[in-house]
Amino acid sequence: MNDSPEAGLDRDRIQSIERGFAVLLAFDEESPSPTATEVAERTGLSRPAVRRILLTLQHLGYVKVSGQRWMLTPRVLTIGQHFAATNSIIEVTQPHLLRLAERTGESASLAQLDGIDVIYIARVHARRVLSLNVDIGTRLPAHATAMGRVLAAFGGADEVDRIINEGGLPALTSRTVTDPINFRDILHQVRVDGFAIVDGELEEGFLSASAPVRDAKGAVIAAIAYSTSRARQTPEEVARDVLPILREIALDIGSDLAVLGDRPRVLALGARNTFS
Amino acid sequence: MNDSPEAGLDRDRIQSIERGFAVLLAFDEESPSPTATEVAERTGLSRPAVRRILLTLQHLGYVKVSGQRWMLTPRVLTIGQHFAATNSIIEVTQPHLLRLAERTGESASLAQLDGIDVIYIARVHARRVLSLNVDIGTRLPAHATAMGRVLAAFGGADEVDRIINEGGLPALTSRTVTDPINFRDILHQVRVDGFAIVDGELEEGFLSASAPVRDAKGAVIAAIAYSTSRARQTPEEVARDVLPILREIALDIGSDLAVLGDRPRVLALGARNTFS
DNA sequence: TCCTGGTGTACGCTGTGCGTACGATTTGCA
DNA sequence: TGCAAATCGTACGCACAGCGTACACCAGGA
Repeated sequence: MNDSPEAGLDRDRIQSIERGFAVLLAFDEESPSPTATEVAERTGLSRPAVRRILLTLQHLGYVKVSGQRWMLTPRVLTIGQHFAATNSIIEVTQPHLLRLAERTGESASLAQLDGIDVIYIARVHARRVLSLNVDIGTRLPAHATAMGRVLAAFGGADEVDRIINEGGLPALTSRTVTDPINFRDILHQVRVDGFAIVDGELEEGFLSASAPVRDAKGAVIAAIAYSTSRARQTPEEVARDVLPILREIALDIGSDLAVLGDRPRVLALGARNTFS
Repeated sequence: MNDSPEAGLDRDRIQSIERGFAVLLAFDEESPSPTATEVAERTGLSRPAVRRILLTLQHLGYVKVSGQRWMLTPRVLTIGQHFAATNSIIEVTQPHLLRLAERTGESASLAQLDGIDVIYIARVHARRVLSLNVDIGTRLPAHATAMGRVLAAFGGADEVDRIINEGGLPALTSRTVTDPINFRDILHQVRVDGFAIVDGELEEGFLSASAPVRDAKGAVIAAIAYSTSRARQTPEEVARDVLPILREIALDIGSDLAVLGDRPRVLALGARNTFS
């Protein structure tokens, strides 16, 4: 009965693992501490299956029970640590982001592309208060962010197609560019300019500039960004005052990466015990 | 043959899920981009099994291949987001930590206990530069940190036992308290005082003070901390100048939590699109 | 008192996921 | 240039891991 061309999708995929993550991700703001039955409903799995998975995750330390209600434990945060530990770019970039934030007095970020989103992988907040939670691990739609456009412009054509077709360029404000042709033109311009500035297309009043970070081979592996409020600066001011700094710092990061190379990893170990 | 008391360890645990996480965590600083064979060696799994697991994780978007080498993707960072999204304490605490950091000019942190470690779940860095990567998700041994002692002191007896027996109170500097009896005395004092100050027991020259955060029912659910350098302040100065502020802020957080209650969750949704 | 909605668990069948085994490919060395 | 060693991917058949059905139980509310 698996004769249909679509069926039999990959015999090389392990159902239980996919189920495990489905359960783990069933914990969200809509259901922060669900019962096993609730998890079963949300995931579409049978209750005994969910129970087995929750017990497994509990044994691994990622969830705990309190009465009938299950909760994530802080241990899930450590999974992300492995990403940081395996990407020298984060370590390398941190001081440069700090420098950027200090010279400008605004927020500085580092991000990579993930499907149709960008994900922040490092960030230094503006001292200017009330940052609020655009923090490491946060996803934002690539098409309406300066970093997303830089990463798309210098990434593969398939990634651009995915953003257009899969994502569909939804309007997030009245200013969001939603026309594919227009969008491709913009990306072309980004490729020519070597930077992107986005003004209020993600959120009204939010202004951001981004430049690509290149590895030793010249491949774009991330983007850095400067973010501010339209109330404080115009795009023209950003282009004039901030862009040179931003591009310089992007190049500096590239140089540092080239020095490090993919060479035998030096001890990044002590980092765990290094304090301010 | 499952008659032996030890054997038959839980039929309610799913092997594949445990294997999946084992593979995911096989990516670390010692092996940032391993081949499938390397992963097999590190995890003790067969190569085809590892291959299936990697393909599964790739399909989920958590790893990618480049040639023969596998790497984590930034998507693993989003797993941690679910923890933040399901714990109102983080959201509630952030502004208070900021206030603490601004009033003192040093770093402020929020942590919870995980086994024998504390895990940072929120943090505001000192503007004083070069913080360096004691960041969200970082684990530190509970027995030698102010936050760990607060959480142990106000936690269950089993947690204290675990820290002593499982962890073994290893000396991290010459000052670390390693004697169980001495350690229990200190915890007792913390319980009496309602705070902990640790001076150079985790790392030479590192000085930290911590106070418990209580929920509406009075249960200690986290700890906040103030961290500085011994070069800048003595423990006595911290006790005199900072401790009152720290305890006040811990109480403020508790009040905010009580207000929120476990009541029907209000929208925390917009947070995703809120900027500085 | 029943009813609702949660829980744990026994159990037998199925098909998932296992590892062995093999062929293809690449790399280093003679 | 050719052989050997060490990768890789993958086919395949078997075993048992994990599945869901079914049932018992328990707490709270009507």
